[in-house]
Amino acid sequence: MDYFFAQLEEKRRPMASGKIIVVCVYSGRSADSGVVSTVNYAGRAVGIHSGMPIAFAKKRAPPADSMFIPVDHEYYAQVSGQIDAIIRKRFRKVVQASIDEWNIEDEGNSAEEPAKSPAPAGDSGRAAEDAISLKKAIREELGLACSIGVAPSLLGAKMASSKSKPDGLLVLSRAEEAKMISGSDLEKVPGIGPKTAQALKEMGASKVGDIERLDPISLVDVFGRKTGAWLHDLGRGRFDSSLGSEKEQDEISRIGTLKEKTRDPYMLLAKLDELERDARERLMQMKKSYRTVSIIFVTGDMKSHTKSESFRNPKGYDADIRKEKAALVQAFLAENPGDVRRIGIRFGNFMDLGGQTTLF
DNA sequence: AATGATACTCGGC
DNA sequence: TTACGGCCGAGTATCATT
Repeated sequence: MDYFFAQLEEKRRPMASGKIIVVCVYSGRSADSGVVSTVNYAGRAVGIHSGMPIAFAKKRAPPADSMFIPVDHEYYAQVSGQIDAIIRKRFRKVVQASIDEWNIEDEGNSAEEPAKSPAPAGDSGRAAEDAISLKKAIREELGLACSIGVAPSLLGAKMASSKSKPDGLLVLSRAEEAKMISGSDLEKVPGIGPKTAQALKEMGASKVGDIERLDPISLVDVFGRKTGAWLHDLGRGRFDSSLGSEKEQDEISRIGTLKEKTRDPYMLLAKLDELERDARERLMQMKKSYRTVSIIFVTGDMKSHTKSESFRNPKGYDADIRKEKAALVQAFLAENPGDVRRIGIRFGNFMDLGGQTTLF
């Protein structure tokens, strides 16, 4: 979806038409503290982008022409579900990749006609038609704009979609896909962020194709076995073309910003309780029990730290872990001198609840 | 020494 | 001049067990 959160806010507020829409995560520390989640294209045109401090964005947006709106995740998730339903009505192999992104394998088999034999691989004509029709359905049923990339591999399709934004469609042949990827800037590849791009530049690559000339041993040395091998393959034009499968979530966390920096254990534990209630609700919905609990601390210098403990037996959403939490907070404070700015809790190492739980 | 579990950091989105 | 969220999984270091 294009600028998803901002597009939805734009759409449900008639007043917003033509304005800069900035969807914000307010931290509550002070009136404007927090960061930009998503911004529409009018805002991008004046240099506002995701992750930017709200105060910074305000300097670039004339008040009369802009709206700063707090995120409403629940609403976005609801619309996301509607989009998901539209997509699954038309395709069999679908993986929802995030709240606003779907990966589809289009073999030429739509859900209504599963008996039809698959189109030959590389039948991009058929896929292009299916993409146009999907865009139209999302536009007509929900009034929303999206962009679709069609290519032989998932990576190529993702990048084609990004390139075609907004409200775009880009269809690539195998040769076009290879050319686009090898000539692409490093940070445009999903999975390569600023850190990885910077490190690759220091090793002498500026485009994806340049990675081919880097020594695989150094790649593994700098990025580790898995990422190093992935980069090496990427540089040589080899990348996974399959869709993969939907994977289960294996952690649930909630983190929040404290009104004021502190190292008072009571303040920290009070904030933790609030976050924990939310996280536990989620555990209950998802019918998960956990074996590991972690406390996340972000200190004044924005560095993050964690303390965690695993239990021998899984705990349900209603288990009492006050003692463990207090001990983890205590242990952190004993090791770290500074103030805590943000704190969070994370449950992981899940086991499904329900079904057989009684053997031991 | 090999294998598995746990604790923790990094960094992508 | 500064300003700064909330997730999650991947990856690695370290510890425990065999």
